[in-house]
Amino acid sequence: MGPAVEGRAVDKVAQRRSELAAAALETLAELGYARTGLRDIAARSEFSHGVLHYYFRDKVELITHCVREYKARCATRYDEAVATARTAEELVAGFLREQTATLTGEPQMHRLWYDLRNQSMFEPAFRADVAEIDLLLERMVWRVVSRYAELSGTRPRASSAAFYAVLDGLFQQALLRQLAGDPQAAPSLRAAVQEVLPQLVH
Amino acid sequence: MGPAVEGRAVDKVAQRRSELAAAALETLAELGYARTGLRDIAARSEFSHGVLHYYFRDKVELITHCVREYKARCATRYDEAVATARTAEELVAGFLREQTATLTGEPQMHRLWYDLRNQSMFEPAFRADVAEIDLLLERMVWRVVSRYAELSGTRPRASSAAFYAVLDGLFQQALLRQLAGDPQAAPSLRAAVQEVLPQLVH
DNA sequence: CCCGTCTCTGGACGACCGTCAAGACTTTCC
DNA sequence: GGAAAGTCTTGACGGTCGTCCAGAGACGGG
Repeated sequence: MGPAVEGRAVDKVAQRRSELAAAALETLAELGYARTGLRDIAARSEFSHGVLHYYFRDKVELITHCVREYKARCATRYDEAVATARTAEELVAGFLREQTATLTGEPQMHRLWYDLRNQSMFEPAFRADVAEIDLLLERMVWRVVSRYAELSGTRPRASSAAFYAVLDGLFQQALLRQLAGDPQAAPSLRAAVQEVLPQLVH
Repeated sequence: MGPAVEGRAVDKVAQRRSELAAAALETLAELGYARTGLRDIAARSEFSHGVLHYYFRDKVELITHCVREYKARCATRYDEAVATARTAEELVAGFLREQTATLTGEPQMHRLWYDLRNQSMFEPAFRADVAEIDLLLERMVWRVVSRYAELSGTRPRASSAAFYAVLDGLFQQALLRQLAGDPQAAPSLRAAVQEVLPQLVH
């Protein structure tokens, strides 16, 4: 029979799945989707490669599960800045601080996100999850933008989707430069955001 | 010895390399980097897989050569619209027409570009070429934007890099939706560009 | 204590990967 | 026409991939 589908053991199984998913995320972030094998993932965990098929049907289900766990962490990154800022300038400062921190602090996690989002352009199995996360991120950006407009007594001049696409484009270019070793990546991103954002909210 | 490095045969070799590079591009666009093997590429050409190592040292050189040929086609896409437009509105219309046409007409080629650009985040061997193409595209966008400003008697309100990142972000989101089968992808992109651009040039 | 269930290991499978080399075929030149 | 150079095919190599499975070990209830 399969893993303990009934009884209290369910959460034990869920925990193991999380554990393996974490190892998978770590591996994917380091190697990228194209170069990550199940044995690489198992090597980052404390188990052997066979166990992956005990907790996941196949590779797609494993990666899908990874992505689902990843989303939960991402989509609240700027919420504290939104909640505590008392002026528009404070909000922008908080947003930029957080954005810069993630750019320089965990660039690998972000290149993984872009990698997986790209894979969804080729692999339909990833599309639903990717679209869901993208929507979560869009809403997160929108919370920042609409609060910014509120604090500065103005209105957003573009749709939620447009704001997300714009900021994501800026971040992606910065990430490319950051990973190429350009020390100006973070400052340039800050400058670009401060340049662009106020013009789209006035 | 290797292929005819001397004499007139050089262009024959270059032509063959182009032929194989075209097959490689076609394959990569269809399958994505992660799923493309040399045998898949050879199957799209009229040759067998062994010949690839006769014209290219290894897989990296082949793909690098592909990307280099790809760039030549990309970076002049909007130049005609820039040259012929007599008003700002005409220019935007021409730009949007061209952008929509490539979004719906060759989405596979574009997902390939994003795929390869993403690979450069993991694989340093691709970084130089990707950065070079990105710069070419940035300049192409800048030609459009600065001409637009000129025609409308205004000034661009952000850097060349920022404009490129913004428009690229909008296009990438549209491409994701297009490939997911969303019929609103193209209209939404047009709307977003018309919304955002004038505010960054005024 | 034994037995059934859950968990995990480690090896084996067929397929596919990039690479290479031996040789067949074609072209060129003396 | 024969030799040399250029071009392409074919098959093999070591390796890695996702997947599967037989069985060892751990664990808990009778």
